Amino acid sequence: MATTPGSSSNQPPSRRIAEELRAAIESGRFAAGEKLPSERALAQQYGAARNTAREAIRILSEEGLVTARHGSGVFVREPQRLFRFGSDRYSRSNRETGLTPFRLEARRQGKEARIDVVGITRERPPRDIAERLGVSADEESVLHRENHYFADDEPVQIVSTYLRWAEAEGTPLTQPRTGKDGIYGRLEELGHVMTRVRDEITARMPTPAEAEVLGLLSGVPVIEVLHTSLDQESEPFEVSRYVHRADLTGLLYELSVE
Amino acid sequence: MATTPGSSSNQPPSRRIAEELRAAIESGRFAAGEKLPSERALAQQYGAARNTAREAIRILSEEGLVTARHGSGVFVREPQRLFRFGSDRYSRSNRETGLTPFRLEARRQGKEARIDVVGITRERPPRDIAERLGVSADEESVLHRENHYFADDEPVQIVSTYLRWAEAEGTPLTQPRTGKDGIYGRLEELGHVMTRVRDEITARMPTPAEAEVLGLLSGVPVIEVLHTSLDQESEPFEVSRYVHRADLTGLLYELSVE
DNA sequence: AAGTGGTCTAGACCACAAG
DNA sequence: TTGTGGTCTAGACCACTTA
Repeated sequence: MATTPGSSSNQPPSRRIAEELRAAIESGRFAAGEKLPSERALAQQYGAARNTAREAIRILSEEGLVTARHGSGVFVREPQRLFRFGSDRYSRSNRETGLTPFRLEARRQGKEARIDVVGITRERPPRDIAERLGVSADEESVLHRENHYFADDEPVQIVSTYLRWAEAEGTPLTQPRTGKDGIYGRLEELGHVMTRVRDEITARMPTPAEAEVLGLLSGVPVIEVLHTSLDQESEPFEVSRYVHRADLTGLLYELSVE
Repeated sequence: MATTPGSSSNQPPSRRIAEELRAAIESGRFAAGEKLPSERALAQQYGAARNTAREAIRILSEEGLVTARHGSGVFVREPQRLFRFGSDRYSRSNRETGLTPFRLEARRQGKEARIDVVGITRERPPRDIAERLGVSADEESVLHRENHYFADDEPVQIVSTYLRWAEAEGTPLTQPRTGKDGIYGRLEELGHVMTRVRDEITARMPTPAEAEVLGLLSGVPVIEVLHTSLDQESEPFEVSRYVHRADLTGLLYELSVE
């Protein structure tokens, strides 16, 4: 019989400690929210140096299983309620509730939504945006609106919306308050009726800047959605980059199959 | 003027080193694939202990920026070509090419697809699966097929498909080779025409088991898709859990807006 | 054989939290 | 004030890669 390489024997002490703690967490011996033994206690318990116990904790923290709070201890991470964004979030009927999808979802969870406008500037677009919006990446061809979304003051997502500068210039689109039905209302007045959308989805670890804005603990990735709105002539007229906290976000797509 | 807390001053040495290396990588002074100075060299260069330089490397590795290769060095990670899975992957026209979406995409990249059937068993379904498939979570109510997908022998995704045992029993669905048009072909013979699908998308760090199967380096999350197929009577007849390597996967959804 | 990362030790001091 | 995690030091030995 072959020895299982992933099993507890023959592993460095730090991994063995991590493995035992993981098993204890998954079996519920340490419940969600509960405090683990301190690094010093673990070290003594296993007859290892503190750094070795600490390395075990680091492994679990990278997996998103536990989270360390400076000064108080290491705790089993609690599963969070997801913000669910359905593919109907782009529909007109949804827009006509007068609430954005984010506000709707926050209300559903009994939380208070807040949206901070952190910047409205004319810019040279990033390459991926320029391609999808059909503008030059070498000129200041876009209006960039950046918003941060909060639920009960907890940051949830970062949204960067890009519009053609030539269209947005001089309109309420350059203002913090865009009026009834938001930017899509204004864009419709400019002749763009949203008829199709494309969402391109990836996931990755956050940049340090994103981690700070979103208050991300280690072991929490982000979901990045590159969203393109197409009008009645299949022309792209708006591109947005959504950066979602993965521990708080579920995306839902419902499709008819041909 | 307030001091910027995130800036280079007033930070612990390990973070300062990480920050300088990050800047060097992002500016291109260290190109993709290039080797960074060794931990010992960095330590000497910054007048720190080796562990301090090592901690800096760990920070960058957790961000997915660099990857350490035992015995050879630390390298700037190279951006990978994404496997793109469009929402048309469920369409009949696509199925009738005789190639699965994965094989199609692999071919598009000039890679050889391989699909390993790692298990076909009767099981008690996980809670989330049971809910969606409309079966009991307390009995062995499902057939579970688990496949691993490779491109040029590199693991790309893990797929667990769940079908009602009552329907699958005694059919080719319990066999490794399911015949023409795969499981959907057989399910159609059982009276289930796929008319709608729901994809629920989240991202998270991999479990140790997933990390091993997928060969994941640190700092690479997974995208989890919980897929439900609905038939002409809006009854769910198949549920699958896709676990994708996030560094190799882009999902694409195209929708009409009513 | 030489150089690299992986792991460990046994201390130390600091920053933060809570009683 | 006490206990916690955060960071650092200056070593050491091992495992792996490359020449």
